[in-house]
Amino acid sequence: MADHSEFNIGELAREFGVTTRTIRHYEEIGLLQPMRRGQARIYSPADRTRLKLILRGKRLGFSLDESRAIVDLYDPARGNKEQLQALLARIQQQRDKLNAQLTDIKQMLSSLDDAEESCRKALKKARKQEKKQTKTQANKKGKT
Amino acid sequence: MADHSEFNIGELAREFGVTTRTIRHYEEIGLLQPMRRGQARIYSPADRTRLKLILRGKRLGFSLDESRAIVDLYDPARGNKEQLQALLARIQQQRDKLNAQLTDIKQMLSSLDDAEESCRKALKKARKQEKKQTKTQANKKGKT
DNA sequence: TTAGAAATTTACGTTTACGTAAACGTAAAT
DNA sequence: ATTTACGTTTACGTAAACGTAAATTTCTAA
Repeated sequence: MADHSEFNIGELAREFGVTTRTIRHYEEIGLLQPMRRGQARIYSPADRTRLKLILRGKRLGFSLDESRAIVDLYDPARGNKEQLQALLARIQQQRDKLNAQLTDIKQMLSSLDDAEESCRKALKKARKQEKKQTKTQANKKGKT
Repeated sequence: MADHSEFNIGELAREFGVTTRTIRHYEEIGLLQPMRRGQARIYSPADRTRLKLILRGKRLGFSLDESRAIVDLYDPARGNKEQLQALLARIQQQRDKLNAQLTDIKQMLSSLDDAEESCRKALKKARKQEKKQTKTQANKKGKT
C-alpha cells in the first residue's frame, strides 16, 4: 500500500491537494501516462514527479501547455545537436521568465512593507482616537 | 498628448502590451473606473498604476479577483481598528504566498541548472560522435 | 470638409481548466 | 451477499478572461 514504488490516483490526489478529476484531466491532455492494472491507473514515482512539477508550474501561473514544455525541459527526447541547442535556448528562456517573476515578487513584497507601515500608522492614530473617546466617556460617567 | 497627467485607452494598451478589450474588461468587472470626457475614457496616473499592479499580478498567476484584493491592500478603504487589523492579516497572507512562490521559483531555477548541465554533457558527446564521423568519412574519402 | 484612424457599445464566441452527474466495475470488510 | 469505498468512462456544464465582429461615433490631419 505505502511502499512508494507505485501510487493510485486517490493517493496522489490527497498528497497534492487536487481532485482525481484534475489528475485524469492531465492524462486526457497527455501530461501523464500512467500504467494500467486492469482498468485502474497505476502511477510510478516518475509520474508522481511529473505531477509535482506540473502543479509547481500552476502555482507560478503557468498554463498546462507551458507546464508541459517545462517538464519536457527536464525530461527531453534527447536528440541531435540542433535539438540540444534548441533545448539550451528554451532553458535560458525559462530562466529569463523566472527571473522576471522574481523581480515582480520582490517589488510586491516591498510594496507590502509600505502598505503594512502605513497601516500600522493608521492603527496608532485609531488607538489614540479611542483613548480620547474613553476619557470623554469617563468624564461623562463622572458627571452622571 | 504626452503630458502624463492623463492617458487614453490606446496609450495604456500600447504601454503595457495588452488590448483595449482587456482594459475595458477590467472596467466591466470593476477593477478600473476611469473618468469620461463625453464617451471617451480618460485614465489618471492612479488608474495607470492600478492597471500596472493588476498586470503584475497576472504575470504571477493571480486571478483578477486576487489582483483586486491585492490592489485593495495598497489602496484600502481605511476603516476602523478591526478593519485595519484584518488588513494587516491580509498583508501577511499575501507575503506568505509570495514567499511560497519565491521558493518554487528558486527550486525551478536550480532544476534548470541541472537540466542545462546534462544538456551540455549530451552536447559534448554529440560533438565527439560527430568528430568520429568526420574522421571516418575522411578515411573513406582517402580510400576513394 | 472629408477621409481615415481610433474610439465607443453590444453581444455572441472561444479557450483553458477543470466540475459534475450518470451509470457502472472492483475489492475488502461485515 | 451486501454495504462501503474506492475506481472507471462518457459527456455535458461552467467560470474566468478575454477575442472578435458589427455597427456607430468622434477626432484629427490633410
